[in-house]
Amino acid sequence: MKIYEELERRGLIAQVTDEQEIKDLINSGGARFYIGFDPTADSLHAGHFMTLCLMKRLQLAGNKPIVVLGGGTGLVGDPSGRTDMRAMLSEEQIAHNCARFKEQIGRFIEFGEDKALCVNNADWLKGLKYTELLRDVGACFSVNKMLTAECYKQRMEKGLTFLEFNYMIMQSYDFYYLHEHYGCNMQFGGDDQWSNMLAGTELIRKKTAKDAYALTIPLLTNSEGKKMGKSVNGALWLDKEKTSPYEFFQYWRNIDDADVDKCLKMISFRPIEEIEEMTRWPGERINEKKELLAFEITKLVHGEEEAQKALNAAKALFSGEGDDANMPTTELGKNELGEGIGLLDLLVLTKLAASKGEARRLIDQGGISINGEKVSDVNLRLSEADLVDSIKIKKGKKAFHKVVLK
RNA sequence: GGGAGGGUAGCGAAGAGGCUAAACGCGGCAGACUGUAAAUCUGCUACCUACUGGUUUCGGCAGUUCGAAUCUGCCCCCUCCCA
Repeated sequence: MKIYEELERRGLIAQVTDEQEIKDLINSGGARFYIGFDPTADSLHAGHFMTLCLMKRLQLAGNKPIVVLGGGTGLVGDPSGRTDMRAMLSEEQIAHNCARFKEQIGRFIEFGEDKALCVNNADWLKGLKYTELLRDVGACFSVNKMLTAECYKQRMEKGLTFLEFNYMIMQSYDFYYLHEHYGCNMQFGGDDQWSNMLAGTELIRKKTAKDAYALTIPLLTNSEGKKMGKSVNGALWLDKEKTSPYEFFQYWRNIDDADVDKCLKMISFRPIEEIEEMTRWPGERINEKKELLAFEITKLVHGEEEAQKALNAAKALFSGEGDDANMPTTELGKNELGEGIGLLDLLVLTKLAASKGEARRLIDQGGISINGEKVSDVNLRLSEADLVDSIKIKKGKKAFHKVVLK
């Protein structure tokens, strides 16, 4: 099966500029394509991971990827899909984020001669001269047309600054620049980038009379149409300091039944035939599938060892047996323990509760158990003797924390 | 620059001098039921606390008042209309 067909079967194609041309190009390994990553945070998140997977698939099919770090576009800020203006990041912050991105991407995509290329658009965007750019590129854009683009429409009501309005021009210029300097003939990206990408192909056509192509992948949404990859605390980060492998694993382990097959197809590298076979599994095997999904994705992001640990930890916790080695742990020193510690304070200390008020509520409502026994006494105090053997606190059904004596 | 309307908890949105730590919806947390899912039902959802009470909140600052999210003044920010 050719790569284009595989992408189609996996549900990875949202919009394309010219289906036949693109098909021929990527099936023959002739695409020199770019995907941009704007450094809005100090770690990539699950959404980026989708596009990285796409990059990998295309690379495996013989196409040449160019990773573009948005050191320049990050200075402007993409208004797409947002109802408010992005916080402006300092140049230092952006440079720092770019470095982190590069490191994270490098673990997944191999850079080097003949392999993937990594460039930073700050290198060409920051030196641009205003009037030159206006005459050279600005003249190719119709404001009327830009205003009808989906990415600006939402912002026409709430307000759009001139800074952000220029984002499309920056991104288009990137594509044009890469086309001229690196022979880049294609751009991939999330579906929210469609108007920006189209603008790029048009700029190239106007400036060079040549064709370049664009293909978007669907945003990963759940069965309710909401974006996936967002947890309560914000994004699902790829940095294990920001989202632990266990949390990451649990996110996928707990997705809605209706979303499992889609995620397997879109994100995992399991052969499509195997996944299609799994869609025919009877309903009672759904948990098996979720576990597989969670393991696969965690393995891709954090490596097999971490994935195995996360899987073991989850199994141990939810089947009630064995291994608690990977449970989040708090060490208590004897001196901080003193005359014993109140459970309320301990819950706050372990971050299982945000405040003592919340801790009290959890206990009142029966959400806390210690070593498997439900606690009902709000004023419970734990002494050194209680903690000689480490204790396991469970909050609700899914949150566990171990407390040991130092 | 002129005019109009706004800024209330994580978000949306009521409230227009005391009864308001602030309705309601969403989101979040917990309980019941389950399959670590969904749906449903129940409770909770500023902070501290000896659980009795206390403290700080309604863009900012300064006032009026026994009492202010609510009234006054100045300032900041946003949206719309006109230039």
